[in-house]
Amino acid sequence: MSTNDTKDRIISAAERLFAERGFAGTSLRTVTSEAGVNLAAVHYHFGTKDALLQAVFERRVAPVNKQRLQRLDELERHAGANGPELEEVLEAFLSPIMHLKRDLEGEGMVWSRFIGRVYSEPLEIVEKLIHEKFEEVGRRFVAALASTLPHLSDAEIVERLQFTIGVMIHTLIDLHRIALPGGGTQDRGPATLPHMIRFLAAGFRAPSTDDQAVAASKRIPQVRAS
Amino acid sequence: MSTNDTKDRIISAAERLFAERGFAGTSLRTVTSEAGVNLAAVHYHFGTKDALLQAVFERRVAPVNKQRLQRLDELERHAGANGPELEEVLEAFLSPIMHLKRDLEGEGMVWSRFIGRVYSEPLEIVEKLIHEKFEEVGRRFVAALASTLPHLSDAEIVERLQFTIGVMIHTLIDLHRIALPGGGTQDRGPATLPHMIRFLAAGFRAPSTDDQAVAASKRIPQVRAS
DNA sequence: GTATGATTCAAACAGTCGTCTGAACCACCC
DNA sequence: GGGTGGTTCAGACGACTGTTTGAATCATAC
Repeated sequence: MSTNDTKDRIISAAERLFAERGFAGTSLRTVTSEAGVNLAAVHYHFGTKDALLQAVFERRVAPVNKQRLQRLDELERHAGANGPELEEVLEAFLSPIMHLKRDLEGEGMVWSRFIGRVYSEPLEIVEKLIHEKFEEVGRRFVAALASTLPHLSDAEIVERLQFTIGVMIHTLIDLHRIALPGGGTQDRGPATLPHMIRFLAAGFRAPSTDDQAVAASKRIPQVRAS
Repeated sequence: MSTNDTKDRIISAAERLFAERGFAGTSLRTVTSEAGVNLAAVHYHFGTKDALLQAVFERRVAPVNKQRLQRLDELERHAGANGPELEEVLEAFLSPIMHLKRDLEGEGMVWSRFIGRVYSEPLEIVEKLIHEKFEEVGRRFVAALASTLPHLSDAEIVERLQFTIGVMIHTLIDLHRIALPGGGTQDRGPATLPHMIRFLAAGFRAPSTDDQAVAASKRIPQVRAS
């Protein structure tokens, strides 16, 4: 079927170009010429540019979120009385999207940049898409984290999960723009995920900042290096 | 002097609009009509749209970085034998940019979104600007963090500082797009900075992930909640 | 074969984009 | 006064934008 061929080629080209130049910075003519199809094919198959973005978005985000929930389900099934470990929950959340990067080999690197880029894009459609696609995932993981981290209030869990998303997005975009000595050039590749998890898990385990909770469990000693 | 008046009004309008709609999504005609000046004034004062972005960028980034370095200088002057605390270093890095948000009252919120947004924008100028404006800051803070965290290799310091920047950018953009229960609506405001610092400091103190270092100091016990 | 519906095509639509021009305006100095 | 240099102005430049059109082409079913 040549239909899906054209459709897929448009989506792939759009994914690649949106990742490189952003949504507003990419014209449909660039997309169609890169895909080797006619300009009008976009409007025949998708209707509008916004709908194309949505199609690009949904092609990969659905599998990622499905995998996240599957992993979490598995964790909760096989966990002991205390529930799953914090590191396991973080791994369930991060690894589906981080692994996509490697699994697709080339295409995946493009997509991870696309999602990171698009996430920062000031568009209503993006707002809507993210809201509806991540609602269940957000709810489930906040609950899982909350049961792993009873010393934190729900508001704190949410806040720290936002920090986690910040780290994730920034790692996905993978620009490492600030000139750090030795930074930006090397690609730590598959090791990045365990590094993220270790960093984030320690952050989640930090004492509560809620005034009440702080007053209650005055000063849990922190691990000091050296 | 009406010159600086026009120039400043253009910069302010551009800052506000870039923050809301991104660079590619904002036209010069929108900027000039919002600023109440003639379209050609942009090219008279700045030359090109790119140069305008640069001017917007530099107006605030220079003071922020200067403040960062001043704070770090002070810390290192008054520190004991062990050097400044990790939390103090993080505070020196984050608070100038996070406080701008409150200090400018309205304008500041706009700028913080601008910087967050622009940072994610796929433009060569942005690449160049960030590279040259943050080089010294990056170098100094990596060094300061390294002396505070002797258990980490330089590569790990850089990586974790990248995580920190991810948290910072995401907090600055302040969209909290993923639908989390109770997330996105409330504004924790001035409390956000201490929360970030606590989270990030714990992350930095997490054991090394370097294979050698891990082998050497096998398993530093982690603080467990509950 | 012809008819039918889906798909592709070149061409044009009305706007908007960043940029540039040349005249008008201004405050200031001689 | 006239002149000078910085600044603002309306208007236009060609190029590019997302979108639409109507005819041409294709595969399939009868």
